Amino acid sequence: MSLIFSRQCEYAIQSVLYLALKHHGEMTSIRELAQRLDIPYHFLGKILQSLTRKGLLLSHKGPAGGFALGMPPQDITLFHIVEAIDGTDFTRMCVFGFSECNDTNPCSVHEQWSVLREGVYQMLISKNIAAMAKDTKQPAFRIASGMSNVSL
Amino acid sequence: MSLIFSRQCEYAIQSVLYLALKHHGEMTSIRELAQRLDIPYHFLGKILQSLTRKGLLLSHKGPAGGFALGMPPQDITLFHIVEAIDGTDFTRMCVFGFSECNDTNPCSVHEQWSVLREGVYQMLISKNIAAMAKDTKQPAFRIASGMSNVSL
DNA sequence: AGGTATTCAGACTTATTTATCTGAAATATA
DNA sequence: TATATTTCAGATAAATAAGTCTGAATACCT
Repeated sequence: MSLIFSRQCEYAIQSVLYLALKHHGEMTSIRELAQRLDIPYHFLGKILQSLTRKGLLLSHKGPAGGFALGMPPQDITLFHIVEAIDGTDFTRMCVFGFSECNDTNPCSVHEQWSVLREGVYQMLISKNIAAMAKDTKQPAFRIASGMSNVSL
Repeated sequence: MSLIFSRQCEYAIQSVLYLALKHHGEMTSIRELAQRLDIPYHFLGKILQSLTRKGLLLSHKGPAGGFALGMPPQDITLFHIVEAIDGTDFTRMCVFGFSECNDTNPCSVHEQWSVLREGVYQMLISKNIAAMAKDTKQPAFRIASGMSNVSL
């Protein structure tokens, strides 16, 4: 296998985006998120707990409880979510795992990879959840069955 | 965690590069590769077997046996190795795991990611092992303790 | 032929990630 | 207060990736 982000991280991003599509202050249950996004219920619970502990979400127990964004959606970037779940090792490590590889002692693809990695970093840091939510509401961005008609 | 290629794949790339630094036709044992590149012996054995089955390497048993490149180093690209070990799913899948995401039904970062992914693809396909070996022999590219004085 | 060095093959173990289960704590509502 | 609904916490299980072990097969060398 070879992918950029862990499955947990994918689930986290999808969930935060889903919450951003809700009206401000509205609480959403794990059950709803798990059903609409097709994510295992209890696994998602754990992930949302992590995000809550890091302040990205806030939670409320009891009937009518659930989760909501913990900060203004403009302030939540993809990078925040990735950082919270997967960490930021990918911004430092050599693509091919050469432990000695660094700027002064580069592997053969170090420079090329640095450029690409910077591109990924910029993508993560420049995309905030508010902008993504706005995109997602456009007809051209009707991704993810669970997303298509959230609070519209 | 979040990384691009599996550890197997990293080991494979390091090994093929090591072999490319040897004189043409010279056989290298698993033992030597494992020691110099700091890779678990038996695990590396499996990986080299895979590469051999795919034709990227050739092997020879018995004393003075070992592994060598199975094709001219100019013809072996990083993409070949990644393809052989990790597969090529990363060229197709959505970064954030949206199953419905594609060109006509894009997620919010689909276009940006496509550009970055294409960059990765180009890097993999344009870098052949001969060129990397040449780089690695330059003083500016003295990476990987095991690589530094291979057949020089 | 016999001894030795190597890859090959398959079973096995360990570590990590993903997923599930159970019950406790909190809270809204009747 | 009782009940229902939710998150929270920790243990457990299943799946996958990484790593290990043993012995057979092959080939070189004396």
